[in-house]
Amino acid sequence: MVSPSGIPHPMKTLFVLLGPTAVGKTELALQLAEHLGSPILNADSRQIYRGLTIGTAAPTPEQLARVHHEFVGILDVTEYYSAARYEADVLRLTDQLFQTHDTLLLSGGSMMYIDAVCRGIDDIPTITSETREHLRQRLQTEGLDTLKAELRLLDPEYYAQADLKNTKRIVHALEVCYQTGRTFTSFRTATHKERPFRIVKLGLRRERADLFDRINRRVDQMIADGLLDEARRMLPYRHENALNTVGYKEMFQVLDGTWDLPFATERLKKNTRVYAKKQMTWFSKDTDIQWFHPDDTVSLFQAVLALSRG
RNA sequence: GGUGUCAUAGCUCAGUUGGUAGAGCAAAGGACUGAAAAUCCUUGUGUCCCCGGUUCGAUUCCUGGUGACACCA
Repeated sequence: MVSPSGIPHPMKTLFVLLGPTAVGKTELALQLAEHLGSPILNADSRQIYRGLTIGTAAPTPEQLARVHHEFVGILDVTEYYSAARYEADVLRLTDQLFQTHDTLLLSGGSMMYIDAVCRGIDDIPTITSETREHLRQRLQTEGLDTLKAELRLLDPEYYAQADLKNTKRIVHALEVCYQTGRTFTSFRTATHKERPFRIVKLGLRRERADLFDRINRRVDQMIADGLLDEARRMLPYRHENALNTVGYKEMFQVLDGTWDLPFATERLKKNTRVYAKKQMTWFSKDTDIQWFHPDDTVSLFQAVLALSRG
């Protein structure tokens, strides 16, 4: 397969540094990027938004000055974005950067975004706001059962395998059916797209107790750094998807007066732990990943060095 | 030192009129294709503090021990 520009990059390598939240990706990514002479392509679905710096543990101004970053703080929280757009945006950028780089570094923990870049995502049309609104209202007035019955008629194949308790999935399948006049199934090819460059996945993992301890301490630091104020600034946008995020959801409860700060902090820690667990479950199925302990930089750099030579 | 109360899941506790036990929180496992830090599903065996006694049977009743707490000295 060729790149968007039509030029294949057979000798080029995209390193993907991944792992659960708080495992220690940021610092290692900086070192690796400096070593490779690459910018850091962020693969974190929430750091992409502007203004979510504390809650997403986004790179600091110092870190941003150290290495050029892409996909950090580039979107307004009101803007629509998706894994598919991320795939297209990253491929466009890598195509350009591989003109002058042999190796590039992509780093983050958003499983689906990483998979979209590494394996591709099916070519399903983006749902228009009209269709989305139409289904949203029907869900509200007619309920999930009616929509399920309709999906059963329109796309029995997907219905048979769908998670029928997951409202989002049902609604999305129907949105596709309505908007395209085709079954959702017909778009679901699960094709593994070939990329015009080599992909090397470097996974970071550490003892769970160790990771959870780091998460707990990082959350305390976020609170000390003013997460509540950051959330207060985002309060007008609380219904945007970008703010449907661990860290902000809990702070909004505090601002509503529903929870006190200590309770919200505990919930935030727990939700972050749950998120980390989800990431580990997802990554553990990916047999392409080579795993390293974040403290073992020697092994990691040796591997990268060996692989950089092709 | 004396008297009383308590001792059950990682934590806080409920319960068994004697037939080996269950909630909340914590935790664990999983799914995942345009909102993915989202959304959704599943999971409760633990010397019922220890040694004895009564009993067909004790986590439950009784003696003693240990520990915690409270009150009195």
